[in-house]
Amino acid sequence: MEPKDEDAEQAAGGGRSSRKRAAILEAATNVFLRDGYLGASMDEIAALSVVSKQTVYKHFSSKEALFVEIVSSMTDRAGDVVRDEVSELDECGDVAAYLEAYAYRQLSVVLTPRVMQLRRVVIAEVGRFPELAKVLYERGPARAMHLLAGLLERLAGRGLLVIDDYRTAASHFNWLVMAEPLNRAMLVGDEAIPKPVELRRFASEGVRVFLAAYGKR
Amino acid sequence: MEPKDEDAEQAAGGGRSSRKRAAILEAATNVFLRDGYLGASMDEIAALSVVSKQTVYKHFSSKEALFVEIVSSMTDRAGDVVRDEVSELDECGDVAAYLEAYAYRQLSVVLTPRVMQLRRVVIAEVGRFPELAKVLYERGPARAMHLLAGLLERLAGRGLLVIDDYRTAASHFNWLVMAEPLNRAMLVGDEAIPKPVELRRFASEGVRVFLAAYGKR
DNA sequence: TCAGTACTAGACTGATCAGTACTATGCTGT
DNA sequence: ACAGCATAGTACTGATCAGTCTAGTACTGA
Repeated sequence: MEPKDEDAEQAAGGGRSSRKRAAILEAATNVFLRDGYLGASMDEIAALSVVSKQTVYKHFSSKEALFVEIVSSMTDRAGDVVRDEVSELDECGDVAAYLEAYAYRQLSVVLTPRVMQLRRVVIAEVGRFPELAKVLYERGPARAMHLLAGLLERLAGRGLLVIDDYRTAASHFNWLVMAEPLNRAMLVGDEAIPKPVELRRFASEGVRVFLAAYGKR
Repeated sequence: MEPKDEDAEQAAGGGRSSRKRAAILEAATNVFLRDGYLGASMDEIAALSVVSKQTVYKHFSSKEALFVEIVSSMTDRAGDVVRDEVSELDECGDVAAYLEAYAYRQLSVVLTPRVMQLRRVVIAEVGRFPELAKVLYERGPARAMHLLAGLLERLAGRGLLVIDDYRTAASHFNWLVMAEPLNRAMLVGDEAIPKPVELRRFASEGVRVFLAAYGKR
């Protein structure tokens, strides 16, 4: 009989092998995010997965491979969330309200302990895994700003904004809104992640300044 | 005889002990910045210092202590550079030119391989050395924005700017100018550090948007 | 039911590393 | 020139860790 119901017990369906693999990925994610690449121990990952070390190496050829796998998949997932969130917003008449909603969603996605810790771990390994960090940049900030540039272009096309360089404008918007809380939390720690009401403020203040420069005159 | 000329040979004057200490600090700085805290080896630091391991431990009680010493002193030095650079600017009539010069100096100080690598290493160790990261934030971005807020307040007092919250305005200025190149270079690597002419562009574009929101109407 | 595969448990290798111990040697101030 | 301290050199401890090996055990699919 095909396995149909056992995926209700664990996140991943499939056979025993898939379940083990999923357990390893989950445990490894926690350990790598907590301890970084060098600080993480394969023994601990195996123990937390409730899996033998041999099984870990059956699924992932090395510590490096496991790390790359985890960072890549987290990066993709986070990037997709941003994209999906964006398409849910409807572009009604009020540009300021629209941009504020956009900004708030971005902040909500990025200013999360997991995402912050992922950023820290990847930044830590820029020297060891340069490609990984580049991918995170591409799928993260770069992708978000690319989407944003398209969005701004549409708004400008409807005469709601006045922009000559969409990429610069997207960057200005993005960082007006996110840079302060992001950079603070990166260094001060996750307890410095603002509460939702504060995120609203960052969003509205950022949008205010953005519209002063790029709004319809 | 008092040692008077031998500090021309090495950075630090004083006796043999001081020279050894300085050599250790220099080598350790390079190694920690290159390999991070966990990746750095005390044996290599001793070898590069041309010093015995015992001597390293005579001067610094542990790897932790050495790391803290190095990060702290680098942080202080970089922070002081920012402050000194600021006071050199004269506040002539042209606000835009003045702010652009300010922005450019900030960019020039921060977008440096050493400073970027320091940021990466400290961010990597937020979990292990939370205080160190907080200190870097205080002496770095927070200090710069505090200075900037005072500067903006003076300009506003002379009727050249219209600002209600100086700290928010300082943050907006700071990140409009620095966030894009800083965040990109953090992830993409030091080869993404912009050339001076590009830094000028970041400065002028940032100032343009800033003045649109906070300039005299 | 049975064959083949995945998994377990734990020992093991080889290497690295922080920190210490110890002896011999150089330097420095007086 | 001499006493005293800093340093060199090097070996050592104890611990950790990535990755392998082996032999036995559970699971799965036909």
